[in-house]
Amino acid sequence: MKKYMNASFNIKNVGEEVTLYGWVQKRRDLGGLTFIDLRDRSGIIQLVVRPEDSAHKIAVTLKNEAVIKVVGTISERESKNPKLPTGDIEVLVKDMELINNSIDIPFEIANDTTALEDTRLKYRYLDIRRENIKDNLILRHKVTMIIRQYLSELGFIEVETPILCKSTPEGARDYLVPSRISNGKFYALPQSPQIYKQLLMIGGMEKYFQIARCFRDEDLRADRQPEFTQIDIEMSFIEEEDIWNVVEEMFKEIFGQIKGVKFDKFPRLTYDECMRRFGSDKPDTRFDMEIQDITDILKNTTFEIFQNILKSEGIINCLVVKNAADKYSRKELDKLNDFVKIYKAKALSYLKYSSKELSGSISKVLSEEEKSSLISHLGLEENDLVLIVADQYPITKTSLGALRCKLGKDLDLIDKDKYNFVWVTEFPMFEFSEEENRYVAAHHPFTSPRKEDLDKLLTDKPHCYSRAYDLVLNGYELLSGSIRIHDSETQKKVFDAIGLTDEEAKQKFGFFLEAFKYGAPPHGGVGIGLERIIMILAGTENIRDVIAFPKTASAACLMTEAPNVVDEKQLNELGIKLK
RNA sequence: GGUCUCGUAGUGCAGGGGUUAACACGUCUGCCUGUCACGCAGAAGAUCGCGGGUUCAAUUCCCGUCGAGACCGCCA
Repeated sequence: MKKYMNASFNIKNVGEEVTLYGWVQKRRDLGGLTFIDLRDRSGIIQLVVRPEDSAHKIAVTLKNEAVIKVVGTISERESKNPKLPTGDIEVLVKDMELINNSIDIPFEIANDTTALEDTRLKYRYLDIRRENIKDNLILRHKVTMIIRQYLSELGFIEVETPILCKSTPEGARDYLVPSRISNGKFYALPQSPQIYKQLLMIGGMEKYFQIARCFRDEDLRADRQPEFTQIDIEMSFIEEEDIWNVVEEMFKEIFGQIKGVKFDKFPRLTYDECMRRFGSDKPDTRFDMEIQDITDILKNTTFEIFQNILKSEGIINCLVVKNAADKYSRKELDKLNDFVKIYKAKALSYLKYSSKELSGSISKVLSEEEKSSLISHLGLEENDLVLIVADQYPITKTSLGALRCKLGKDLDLIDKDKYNFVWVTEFPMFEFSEEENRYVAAHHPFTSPRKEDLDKLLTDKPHCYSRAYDLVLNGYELLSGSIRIHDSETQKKVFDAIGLTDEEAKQKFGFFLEAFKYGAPPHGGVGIGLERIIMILAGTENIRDVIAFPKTASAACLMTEAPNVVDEKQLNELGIKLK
């Protein structure tokens, strides 16, 4: 067995005889003297082979990434390399064994490899040899260890829940697994252990957690994979403050141990306030530039386009970009105009403030009074740029919210060393689905409405708020959670509100509703996106960088070529016929 | 479902309707005893993703397709 980590040696070990294993990172053959960088998980140590050594014959034949065993003596280097942690020492090789040579590698095993991601994904096992992917996996391990320890110490019990589940009709598309034994029937892979963890509460576990794999058959994004890991937590006999406290302390522990950062109590914002100020339910609060409402100032505008928008109950909002008017040419502003159109905004108007004058696209249609009131209301200063969207509330907010984030990045307004946590609370209970032409649960249908909104469940859905909450960090939604419904009466009402008939509810969730009749404790919890935490800690915006074997944007594995066709025989057993 | 970008030696890129497809890294051969981005000299390596069209001529232009990426919708 391999005894030592190669990079664990230092100048104090000089004189020791060691046996090392590892991969040949690089061979430098000077004709007589041959140097080899020997790499293992811990790092690199330099080997020296002299021409008179018996090992020299083998050394000169080694290819990059060959696996070797060496016996030698740690010695102080003649010329040291301060760039390497082991740069003061090297191993004088006495004996070398070639365990397994390598063929030519498709890309260099180095952090600054030139290979693009699809090449790296095809040879992911080589990619994992690179320091940054390897380090991300180690970081992930450390974080899950901190979480396991923290929660265990608080009395949480880790319980595994099934992967083969019943399909739930609400929410994301399920991955389906055909049943061979019950022909024509299907399991679904869990989108989250939601129902099971609530059943565990009814089962009296009181405090549960699981590092749970979840599956969602939806389109991917830079921060979204079809299978991902959720730190799933649920507690009984609690209110919001209890679960927030547990989770908040857990994040302080993680970021304290990994980054050495200390935190005050995490700030809290309601969903409505978030949307109003940041145009997003996952605000990046590392920079200001909040959305400002100028509807009132322009309510008597003579500008016909704005008039029409106001008539149809639209709003006029803007961002003030400090000291940036001269940075945005007409061409640049056109690009921003195209950008907000992605979010369905009709147009982006702009004003530039310079020498106490407003100029720009809509300056001609504004009265002097409107101009001066804009200047004072927005607190404009020399060279400020005002970017304006007039549209319906959701479009105005989301487009300016997205623009705000883009400008934050483009103008380098974001302090990368900041970790800004924000609790977002009081989410709406329902949202209207155009596609299905009905109200659907904004969170999930087991989320409890606010006590004061119980009577709005059926009568005033748009103004019914839930006991759901998110924790946001630097613009990423880290977790979602809620206080759940624990009585079948309320649960029935919610099903009713989202248009689920008694019949359907019974067929889909009968077992669940039944369980609530046997003394269900009040309970709530969270599901935390593990990959997002690791992404932020690792400083990457690509979720694939923190997953050992990730899928591509089309949910395929370039290495194994999954998904793939299967034998006719397998399909026959499952009673499946392809079109 | 939609919008956009990309596809050229092993890797990453340049190029461009017409002669031998440029460069860097890697690979191979030779030389080299203190390198660590080793150095020096030389060599090999490409049906320019695939299919069709336009053209005297396509790797280049057009259409389709496949693959990769980003975003919108979607993701309770």
